[in-house]
Amino acid sequence: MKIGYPCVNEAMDCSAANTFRLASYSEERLVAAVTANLACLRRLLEWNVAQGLLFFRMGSGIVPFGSHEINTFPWQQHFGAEFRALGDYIRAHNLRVSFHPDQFVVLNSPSPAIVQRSIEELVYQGSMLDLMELDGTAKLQIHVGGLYGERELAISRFVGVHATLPAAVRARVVVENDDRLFPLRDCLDLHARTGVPVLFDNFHHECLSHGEPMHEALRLAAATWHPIADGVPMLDYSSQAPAERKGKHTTSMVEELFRGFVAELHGLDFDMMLEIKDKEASALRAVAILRELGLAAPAPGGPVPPLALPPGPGTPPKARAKKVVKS
DNA sequence: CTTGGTCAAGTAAGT
DNA sequence: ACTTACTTGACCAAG
Repeated sequence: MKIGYPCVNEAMDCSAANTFRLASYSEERLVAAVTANLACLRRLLEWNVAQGLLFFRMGSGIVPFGSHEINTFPWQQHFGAEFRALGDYIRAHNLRVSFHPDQFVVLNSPSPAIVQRSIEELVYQGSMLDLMELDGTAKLQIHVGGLYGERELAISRFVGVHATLPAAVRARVVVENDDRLFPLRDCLDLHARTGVPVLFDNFHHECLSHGEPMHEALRLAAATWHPIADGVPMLDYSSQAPAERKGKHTTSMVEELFRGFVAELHGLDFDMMLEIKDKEASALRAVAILRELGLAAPAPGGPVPPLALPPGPGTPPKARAKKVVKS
């Protein structure tokens, strides 16, 4: 089992999401941003390896406006060597990586233009994995899309569009159960009709399901992944933020809940993404717990004391102080 | 240097 | 009709 976290490392002094405004687009800005993003991504992966975090969701903004018509720069060629080097590193350390295109990717939209832009975004993100020369186990994780008041029609539109995806994209797309519209059952239906693997999200399942017990849900989702072509099933883990709106992710992993969830696995293997606000901090705690349980590979040099203390006054300042969020 | 409005893109539920 | 929530910050013009 590999443990990961999404996109951002809060302990690190660089960002892999440098961008700029569309209105200030220029090739100079683009090259500068991509150069910085790839360099940071490399450092970030090295940090992860040192910490035993072997799963990572890369951010969608590595190439700003990567699927926008304004961006005609041949970044694939210009940065080909850098992408390839990242891929070499990922394979050399047996890392698992993925992308999660954001909410604007809606394959089942009734609007052909939105579907087209969604496909272009998937092509952009998939092409980064292609440039890294990663196999089909590096995934693009999306949701089913909109409901539009007619569930069966909405699902059928997804099936239709899925069949038209470029093969390179289709080999990577996986669909995640969401917390408001399309629960596990609909995703399993989609799998039956398209072969798309189902990426199970335990917290979404707690918010929206047909009552499948957690272990049964895990078993059903895991069975949709081909062991070779798709790799170890991926899983999103989170839990409810106490005293917050239903569906809000917790700010920090609640150990008792996490241990309870792990007990539901009953030996099923997953690569687990912790969708928790404090990012790598909770992921590191998860690694420690799973090592204790013998479910994650031990540290290469044997057990080590935790390197990362909770963020506090002693934390080295980032390049720019964090803004205080007002209530 | 700090602040606050706003940022490419979609959908649905809430006021 | 407008705001907010997604998984989430960061750009950038103005003070």
